[in-house]
Amino acid sequence: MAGVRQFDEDTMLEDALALFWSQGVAATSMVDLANATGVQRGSLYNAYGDREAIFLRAYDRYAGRFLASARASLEGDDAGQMLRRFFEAVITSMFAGETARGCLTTRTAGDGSLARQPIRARIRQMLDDLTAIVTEALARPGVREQLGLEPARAAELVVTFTRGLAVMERVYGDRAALLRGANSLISAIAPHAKRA
Amino acid sequence: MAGVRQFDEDTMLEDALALFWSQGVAATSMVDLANATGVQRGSLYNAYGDREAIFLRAYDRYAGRFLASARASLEGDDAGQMLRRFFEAVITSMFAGETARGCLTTRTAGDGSLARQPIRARIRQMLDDLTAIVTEALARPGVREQLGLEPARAAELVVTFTRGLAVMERVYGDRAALLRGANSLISAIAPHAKRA
DNA sequence: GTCATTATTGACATCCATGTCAACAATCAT
DNA sequence: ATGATTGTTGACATGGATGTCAATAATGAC
Repeated sequence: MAGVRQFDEDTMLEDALALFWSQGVAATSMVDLANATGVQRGSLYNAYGDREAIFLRAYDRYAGRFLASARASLEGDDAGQMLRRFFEAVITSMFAGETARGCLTTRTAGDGSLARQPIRARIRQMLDDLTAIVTEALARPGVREQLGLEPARAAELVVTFTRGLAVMERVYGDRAALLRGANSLISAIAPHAKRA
Repeated sequence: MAGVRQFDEDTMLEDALALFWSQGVAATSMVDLANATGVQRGSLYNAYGDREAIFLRAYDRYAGRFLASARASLEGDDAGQMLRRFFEAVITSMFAGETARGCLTTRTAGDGSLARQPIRARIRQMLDDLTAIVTEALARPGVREQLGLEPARAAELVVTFTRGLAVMERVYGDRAALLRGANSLISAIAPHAKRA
């Protein structure tokens, strides 16, 4: 068979994302991708050019979902509650799937993949967007007053801390410890919020 | 020449450490090591067995110095001051050297190298030690009272946050932003400390 | 129905990394 | 001084990854 694309792009990108996420970008070869997606290596080269292009497409899906989930978790007007939901969502995402996969963004950042300019740009964009989302949430009237710092500073803190959690997940793989850490951060930045 | 070791182990390990630190473990091959150290590849295999063994020795030097520097920065009895010195030391270490090298521990953790059990053990040990050092410092009489949380919780927070800073360094490479983040964390966890 | 277009497939060339080995040469103990 | 020991050196075998290409076959436009 030939002449028309034999694989479903959507399915193939989902499979690719799952693989990148579970193995890390750097450790995933075109052969791995071909096996995992059921699409011949040559077809992948023909359709996308190289591994990086496939990764970028898969990552866009990931980032879109991650940001949507962050946005959703940050609804409301109670700082403590929204941050608890936010960290809960972030941590749950790390432990979803067969094996703990951690945070794709952080894994990719630690991978050596940042040397590739397009990848670096996506990662930055994703973190910039995340920071904007958290800042907006923390700047809401009613929330802002519960914080011990400016919303923008608190948001930077939260975003940086999620990166730290992602690293700790890799090293220790201890979900409970991550949740404990998140709760510590919450009580440090939102001392005036209601407790859980 | 043969019969007796032709290279100085100390010099070679320093060169190896510098290379691992600047390139990352996963991206450093035995050929790279041979070039950077001036020691033949065969000699390295003969003396150490494999790349991992060389890395572990180099990492031990790194970790020893890192912990010593952390310990030294945490002297005194003012929470704000000690934490400012601590983060200053951590961040300075990331930007020392020709090119910004970041944090070797975090880079290695994000590398895929954690799959190797001995490497994972060292990384954990190093983070455990760091947590213990910070906990001890924050539990000192006079310091403890300045914190909004238990010393052990605050120490976990600080250690996790340093990992987050290391990731942000990789992505943005912005020293000032890291310092700003560190200051935000300090004011969040030590609200009763004197300001800078 | 014919033909240009396009995806598929397997082969191929290339490169780079790892780890091993045998030959060699210098040192040290006796 | 002699010989066992041991580090050095370059070669070799192997494996895996990348990217390219020509042959093939099916589709869709005219």
